[in-house]
Amino acid sequence: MTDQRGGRGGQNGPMQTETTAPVPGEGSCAPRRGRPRSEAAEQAIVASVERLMEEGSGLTELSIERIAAAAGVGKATIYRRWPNKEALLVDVLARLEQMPVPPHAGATVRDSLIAMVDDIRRRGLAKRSRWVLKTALGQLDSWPELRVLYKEKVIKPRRELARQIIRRGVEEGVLRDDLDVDLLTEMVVGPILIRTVLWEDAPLDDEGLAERMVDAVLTGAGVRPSGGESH
Amino acid sequence: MTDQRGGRGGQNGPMQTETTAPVPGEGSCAPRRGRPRSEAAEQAIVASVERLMEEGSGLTELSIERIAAAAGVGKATIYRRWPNKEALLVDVLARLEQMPVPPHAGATVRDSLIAMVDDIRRRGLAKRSRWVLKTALGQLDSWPELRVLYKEKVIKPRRELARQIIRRGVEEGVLRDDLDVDLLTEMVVGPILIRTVLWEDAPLDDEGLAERMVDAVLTGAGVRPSGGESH
DNA sequence: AATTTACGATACGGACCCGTCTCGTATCGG
DNA sequence: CCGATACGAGACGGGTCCGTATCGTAAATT
Repeated sequence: MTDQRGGRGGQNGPMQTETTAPVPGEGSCAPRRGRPRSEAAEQAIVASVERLMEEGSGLTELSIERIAAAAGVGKATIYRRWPNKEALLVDVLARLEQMPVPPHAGATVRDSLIAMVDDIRRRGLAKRSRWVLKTALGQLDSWPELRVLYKEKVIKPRRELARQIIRRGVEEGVLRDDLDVDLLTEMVVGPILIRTVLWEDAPLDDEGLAERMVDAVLTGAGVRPSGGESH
Repeated sequence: MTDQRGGRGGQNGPMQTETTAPVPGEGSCAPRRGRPRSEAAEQAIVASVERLMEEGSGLTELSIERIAAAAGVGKATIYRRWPNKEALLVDVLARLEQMPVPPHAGATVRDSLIAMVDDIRRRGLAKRSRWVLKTALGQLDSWPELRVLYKEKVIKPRRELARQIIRRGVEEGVLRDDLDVDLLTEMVVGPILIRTVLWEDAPLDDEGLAERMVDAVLTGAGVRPSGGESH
């Protein structure tokens, strides 16, 4: 059991590399002697992975051999930079989904919520993000390292951001204080995520969607005793 | 391109079988001559697939070879019933997720909504359903037949049920009529699905969760001008 | 009993893959 | 110029898998 992928997992091989990119602090240490690594090759590799993702390849289709071919690169050139397939994908995912966590943006809590929902909507329009999210949910389940990384790098900070905004809303008296913060978060984030992840045919290119969703959640789905306006 | 799985896709081979199960109308046609198919073997195969799913195997780990071994069955016994791996998994999924669409259940619209949300919650507790949902979202993307089947057999009827309930709610004046039916559906279903699919560590064993969620969505996340109760 | 079909096991060819290694060539420092 | 390292291409051994075929055996019909 725990057979997983077939990947060995250990740092064997040469691999004194640091991958050039992910450890920025290594910088000037040793301007090594021979021919330098080709920056172009590295970018071609990463770009090919991203392109293959966009084209809908499953996790299995993302083989080193395919990636190398797509990038016009020898397999050795990949293995010189990453110890194995897992590391490559983890790296690509990390830089793909690295949090540019949208700044709180809104002055109002409502504006912040709208900004957050709209960020999710816009991400849903990007095929790569969709791929990552859906694959992360599915196949990645049997791939602990990648799953943990994804949760740590993408889900958790976003969830934390959401909670902060919502906590602020509760403190300011804009959001109900008789509900769990988690429940409130789910109420706000749930609708757009459903549309993003689950119902692929649902339209996402509606600019005003986020605003309508947030307002609807704030106001409630039920009929209100007397009329109400939100802004 | 469109290489996909490696599966050939065509109905080659013997395959006069009808799989015994999925085409129920074939019944008594020919009480064939030799030794009859072992019902036990068939059940063992299906059970093994389900068990492997529950244990978290990815789509790739669900190989015919593994399934046969897990079921204590020869590969030929599988191929005598299903033409290929795809057909087997489609079949298992179909009978696993076949709609026992929970009857409308509630007299009130609110009760119906709660029943629906609670059904999702309970399904989220079943590992198999979780596997199917998450795998369907992820890896199944590059597997058209299975994806279509899943959408047709699971997602669509549930979505339709939700819309019916919600439409009834709008007609009865319980739900706002100034919102899209789809938006209302997402508001109701989104929160529980988020918790089911996305945040795996979130607890689902709270019996009153569905009720609280529905009420929260009905009442709204925002603070109401005057106090309000729903029931 | 003879025939027919299913059974579990397992061998097979073909395909893909991983990660290493070897080519011949290019590009760097010294 | 020379040693060192990188490059693309691809061979290689070892592995898993698919779907078929072949064992000897078991359970039905005729």
